[in-house]
Amino acid sequence: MKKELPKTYSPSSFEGRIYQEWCEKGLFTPKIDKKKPHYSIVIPPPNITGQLHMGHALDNTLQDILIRYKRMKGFCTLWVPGTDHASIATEAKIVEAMRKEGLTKEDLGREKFLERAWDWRAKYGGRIIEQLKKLGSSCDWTRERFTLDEGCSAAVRKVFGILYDEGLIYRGERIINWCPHCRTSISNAEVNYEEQDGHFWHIRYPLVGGGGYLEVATTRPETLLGDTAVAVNPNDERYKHLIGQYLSLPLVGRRIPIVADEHAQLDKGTGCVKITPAHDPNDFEVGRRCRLPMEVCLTEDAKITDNYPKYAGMDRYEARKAIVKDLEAGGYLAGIEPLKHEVGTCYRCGTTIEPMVSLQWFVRMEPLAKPAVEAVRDGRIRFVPERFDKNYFHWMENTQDWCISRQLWWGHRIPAYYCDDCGKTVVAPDGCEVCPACGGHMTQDPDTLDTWFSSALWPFSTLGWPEKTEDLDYFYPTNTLVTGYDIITFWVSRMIFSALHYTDDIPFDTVLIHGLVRDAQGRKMSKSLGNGIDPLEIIDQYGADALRFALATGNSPGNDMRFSDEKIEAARNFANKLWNAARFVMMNLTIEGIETPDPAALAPEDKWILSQYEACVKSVTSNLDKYEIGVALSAIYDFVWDVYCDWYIELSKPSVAAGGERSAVAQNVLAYVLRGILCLLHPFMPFITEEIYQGLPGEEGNIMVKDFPEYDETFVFPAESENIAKVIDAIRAIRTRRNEMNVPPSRKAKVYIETKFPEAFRDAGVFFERLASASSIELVSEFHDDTAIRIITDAATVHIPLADIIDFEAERKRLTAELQNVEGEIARAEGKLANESFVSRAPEKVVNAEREKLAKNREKRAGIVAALEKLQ
RNA sequence: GGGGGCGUAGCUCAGCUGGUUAGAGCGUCUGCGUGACAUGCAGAAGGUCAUAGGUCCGAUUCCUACCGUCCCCACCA
Repeated sequence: MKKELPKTYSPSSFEGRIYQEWCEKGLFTPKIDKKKPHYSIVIPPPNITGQLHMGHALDNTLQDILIRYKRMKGFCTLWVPGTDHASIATEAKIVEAMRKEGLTKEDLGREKFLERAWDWRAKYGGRIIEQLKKLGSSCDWTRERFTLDEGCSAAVRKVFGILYDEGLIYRGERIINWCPHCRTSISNAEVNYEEQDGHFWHIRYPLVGGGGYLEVATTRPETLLGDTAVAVNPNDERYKHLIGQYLSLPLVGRRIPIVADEHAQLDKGTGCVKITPAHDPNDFEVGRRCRLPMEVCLTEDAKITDNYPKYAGMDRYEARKAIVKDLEAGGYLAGIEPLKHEVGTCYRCGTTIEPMVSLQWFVRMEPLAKPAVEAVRDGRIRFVPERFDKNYFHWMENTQDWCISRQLWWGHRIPAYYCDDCGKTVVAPDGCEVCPACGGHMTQDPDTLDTWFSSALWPFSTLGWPEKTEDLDYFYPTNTLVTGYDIITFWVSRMIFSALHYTDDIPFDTVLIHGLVRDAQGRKMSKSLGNGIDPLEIIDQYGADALRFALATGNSPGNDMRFSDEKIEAARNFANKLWNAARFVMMNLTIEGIETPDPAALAPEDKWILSQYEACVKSVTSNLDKYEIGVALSAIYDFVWDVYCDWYIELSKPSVAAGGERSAVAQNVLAYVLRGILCLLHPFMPFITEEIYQGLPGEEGNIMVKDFPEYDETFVFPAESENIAKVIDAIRAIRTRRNEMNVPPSRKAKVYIETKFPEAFRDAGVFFERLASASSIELVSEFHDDTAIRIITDAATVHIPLADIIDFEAERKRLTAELQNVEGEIARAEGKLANESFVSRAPEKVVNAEREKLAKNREKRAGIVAALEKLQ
């Protein structure tokens, strides 16, 4: 049965249908076979607030390529999909939506708020999944998970309990990063430092009892209200005698001591540092060491507290102005210095964070980090490209305790309970209502956990942990984690230490890192710039395959890439090329099915294309195994376009037209190689390959579950390949010459070939006629028409009598230039070979190659010289 | 302050562990409505591989320095 392809490639006409077919046949769901090796990936769960953006498109394209490749390679493959509840981001969106209705969280109350949140998730959580499907993602949707679903929640509570019992989770008052906009603490990893223009205010603090003042400097003068000391270095001769004395805090009048602490450095500024233990991490430490009181002067929304009536209720920046003004009026201000400095901002909302002392839950990182570093160091987990392990090590080795509690409602509620009566703390994954100590009523901690706390468990919680499930047993550890470099610290590192600690195993063996997708000018795509490109629009316009191609090609792991119209058009053009090649092949097929070619029946060009095809298989496979996805894809691209289409299809046309046995053999080779191409390309461009495949005669089922081609040396024919290469070389040379001379293709000419390799050219006449505008071809041992043009290739001298249009002067010039070129090459090679140390030290292979090249060029030179003589 | 990426054709980028006359896409120029494809075909032009040293028989590739550029990390008052 023959199937005609429509004339133009129109992806929208079949992509949806094919995806549906895969789903209906359940092809994404693995049939667990313990005899087979597994290959599994867990998706980086997109936020439920999200829309598919180019970053997702890239990330998921790469994952799908790997999954499809391994599936065809015979692995039992599982790609686990899911979404992330994204506590802070989602909550912010919901609060924002409520604000428009004039509602606040508090108006609603926790329960009603959470109802809204789940509604939100129902409404938007599925959207991005649908978008992933459009991309062609072959995820097992029957295993779709959500970071806040029952299984993940159970895992989270279990982990919290384990860590608590081990003393690796603790609750304490520490300085944390507070986001006044999100009204929650955030972890160190969630703080972005941005350079901002600021000022250095120099302030004089008078000594109590007169006798002068100490000068301190600050970038945040409003924190003066919370000062409880000024520190000097214990070895500072200038101030040693003042230690223990008191200063009067300007504007406030509080007596604050002068304390000695190493934190104050001799050579910085005046050597005196104001100490605000409640609002600065360093000062907090100083405060602990020197037993200073803590004075909170800012509220949760970064306003001055009621303790300072003059400034109470003022926003921190407003207060800053007022305080500076008052300091100046009071004669305390010693100077203002402009300053560029790095200011911490919230990675979600961009608000400047405020360090604040607060009672929070923390994970003790040091004991967890050690094995996590080890796993990468000893190679159990590998980053691709490798350089990202430096990033990882640096972060892991310097990490501070992880603040995991959030003052949010949308998330995993902390399974800690406090007794209303005796204050006892109980951590209970299964809940706790009665105090085990006094029988009092227990109240659960109102806070929730950092989103990343649940994401950290994703590779095993999605497979059923802590239950001992079949999936966990078979698919875990997973194999490749694909993600962007921007998320290594947030997520990758936390999955690694979590997995090692709870599952006693690595979460995955390879981390494939990709870069950012930037716009055509190289700028980050962002909402504020409005330069984002919507992958869905691209899919509508060009097809998912073209999008995938554009994202997978032309870049290497870990590097950013640019997305442009040119790129997507090039991708679409390639799809169109393949489409039309397939259309041509299929409209000429009279055979009933595709067979493995019989070497005995093959023509040289058949052997040539099969050899080229095998080389392509080898390259694609080895590059995919190295995660060089872009290189693998361009190997296919080059083979399809430059080798299969430009040459083999053309070379095969005479045979196909000839009919009979030769035609059948050529048709079979055409179809055989086409099928191979489709298989090689399927992981990258699943839709078009499936669509074409299903039109091939005698083929049944779906290409996505066929075997990936294996390199097979029995189809490598070096001798015939060499011969066809010689023919191609000569055809190209003729075309070039004719082009240079502006001979129109319609002007046919006789071609005489003088060659030492007659076997290569003997049956090639028809190729020259069709592809080099030859009217006929004749092999000659000598040629005497001095008015013919001469074209010298490595293997032959081609004579074409075109006397009437030859410009002898131009011809001489060209040949002379060519001679010069060849002589340069000869001189270079001779020089190299004359170099004793090159001959003795370079590998024999290299030396021999040089010798061969020299011989070839000498022969070529002889040909050119002969041609030049004829022109005299 | 520490760490890293990048600098190769007009533009965007490949070039694996050093070894042909350094490649591709786009763009430019020339020709072509050729029976799969003008989303195409056939050709051409275009690069002192940022700069300077070093190692080596040999460096775009390795090392050092330097310039430019981008990013990550860091509590500097």
